[in-house]
Amino acid sequence: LFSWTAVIGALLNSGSFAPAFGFYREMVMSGICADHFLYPLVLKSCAGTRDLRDGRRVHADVLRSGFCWDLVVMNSLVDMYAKCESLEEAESVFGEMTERDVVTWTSLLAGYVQTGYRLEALDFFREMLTSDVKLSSATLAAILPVFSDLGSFDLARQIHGLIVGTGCELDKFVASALIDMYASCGGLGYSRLLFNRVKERDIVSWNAMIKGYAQAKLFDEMIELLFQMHADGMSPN
RNA sequence: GCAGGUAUGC
Repeated sequence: LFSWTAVIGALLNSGSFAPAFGFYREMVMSGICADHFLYPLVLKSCAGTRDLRDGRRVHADVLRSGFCWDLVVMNSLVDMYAKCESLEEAESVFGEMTERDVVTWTSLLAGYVQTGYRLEALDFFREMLTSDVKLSSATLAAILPVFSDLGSFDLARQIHGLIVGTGCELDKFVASALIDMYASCGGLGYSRLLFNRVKERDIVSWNAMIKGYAQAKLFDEMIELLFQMHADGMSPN
């Protein structure tokens, strides 16, 4: 079982979701049962391939093998259903869970956002604020694209204020989402100020800033940034 | 950085 887990984990790390699931099938056919460490990996492979049928089969396997007590396994189920755009099933698992953490909430939140249910996402985010889960940088990075879509500078200022209070403002995931949000809400200057303050810039923060200048047709600034990116040892993708 | 497992940004 350790060997199967190692192989499936390695495949997932290289993004090979379908082959990873293939190994799980072989493992099951050879009569070995998964444990609570393997199920999250298998569910991640279903989420990666967006294969709802396989995901439901694994869900049944989880129930049969009695690993519902494990929070990580349950979180992986919520994430799998959310990524497969079966939000009803994701909600149903979420609703039946007796224990939830910030990952549980963020998985479902991200599901609403990625499926385009913005209002549900905002409602759910408000619910999160009144619950006693502590928001993580992943939670914030997940909800911010909704504010990019809304395009309201006032709302952008408000959510930014909330984020400053969490201390996650300069997290690279949150920061690049904020840069994109301001660029989409008519606050490109705020994007740049934030960009300048981010220490660990990665390819995504650069792209967010470059995209902002491109959309505003500020091509001189954009080109300058491309050169600066090169000088910092990053190459455009 | 990793220490067999889950969520997040252009």
